[in-house]
Amino acid sequence: MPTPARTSLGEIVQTGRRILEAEGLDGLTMQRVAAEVGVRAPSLYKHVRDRAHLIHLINSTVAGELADMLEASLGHASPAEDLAAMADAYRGFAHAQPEAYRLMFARAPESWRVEPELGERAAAPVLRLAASLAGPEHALDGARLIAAWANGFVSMELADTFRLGGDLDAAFRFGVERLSTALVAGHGIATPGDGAAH
Amino acid sequence: MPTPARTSLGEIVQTGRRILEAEGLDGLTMQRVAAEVGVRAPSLYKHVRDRAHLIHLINSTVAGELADMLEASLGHASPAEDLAAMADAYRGFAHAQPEAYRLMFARAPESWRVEPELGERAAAPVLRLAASLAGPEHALDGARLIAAWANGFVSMELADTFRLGGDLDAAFRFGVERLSTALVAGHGIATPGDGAAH
DNA sequence: ACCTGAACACCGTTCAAGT
DNA sequence: ACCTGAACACCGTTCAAGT
Repeated sequence: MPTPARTSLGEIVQTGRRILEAEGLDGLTMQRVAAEVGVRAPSLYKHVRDRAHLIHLINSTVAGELADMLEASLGHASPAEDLAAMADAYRGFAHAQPEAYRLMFARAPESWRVEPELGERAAAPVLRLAASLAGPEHALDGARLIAAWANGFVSMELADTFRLGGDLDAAFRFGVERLSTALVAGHGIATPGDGAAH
Repeated sequence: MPTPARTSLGEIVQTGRRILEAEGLDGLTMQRVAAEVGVRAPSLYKHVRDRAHLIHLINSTVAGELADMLEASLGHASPAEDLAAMADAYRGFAHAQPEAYRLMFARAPESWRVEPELGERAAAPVLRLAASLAGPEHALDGARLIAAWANGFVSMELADTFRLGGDLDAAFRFGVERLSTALVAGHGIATPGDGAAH
């Protein structure tokens, strides 16, 4: 006799995300998720192919929210302000859910990965911003400079790799400001010794 | 009757490192290391406290080599050349042993961590370089800008997060050049709008 | 003094059997 | 049609017993 499902994919993903954030990736076991959802571990496989699939779904949820947030951070009076706003939004996002952020950029088996379109959606606002800062011909390189710095800074911060004291907020602002000038140099304003100026 | 040890800490760490690089962190099991070293898993615990300790020892070995390499990359005619050389050395190091590199900066239980002094030894050349580029008063912020960018770039590259095509080597050079100018701006050369210049 | 098999407490995953 | 216990193949780790 058919019995109604006692849980759902949505509940499983949401619960998985909460466990991930509270206990870290190692704490995200199928048994833990099952228990929290009121079911035994084997039942999860009715909704999810395997643990890798669950992780993939969590990653996709988080990446979607990140893309939304990056998009929303644009639209200020100047590109420099957009950069500052986007950087702050990015950092805040990572701080609000450090485990999920880490997971998104971690050593990732293919099966954990987010769909390429989702990655492109998150990349788009960064590309747009980089183009307005450094000119369209440097949009991709510029976006990679911004993304590498922001991701590296936040990752090292979360991993507690910055161990020499000092003010991390100030270091972050320093980065934003110098990147701003670095990207704008060569775009309109000619700088001594910058061969790429035009 | 006392029997001679059939393996050694050195052999265990070296073997562990080889397995890590070949099979990834998940492949680095105590059983695998034991088998490769010609012993059963429980015997490893004569030399190593637990798996976390083995990982810590591998991390320390790698971090030591990285520190050596960063130190050796300095000493060119100009700070800009030093930055380019150090960045290339860093990236080459990561490419030569991607799994070990990832592990060093990964979500790390306290017990995996490298000793603070080792981290400081690796940081020292970067600080020295940043001071010569941006002036001593911006050494720490500058070093963090460089380190965040380099680590972010290499991590994203290794994680295959740069998925929009283009030339990654060129993107890396772009980063080096723009960071160079960004750090030097405000140091000696006054730049319009840079209030920190003196 | 080192090494081992056996055991324990965990995993993820499969599957036949219940309802 | 969903859920379950039991089972399988793995882990890391401990420990008493071998040599």
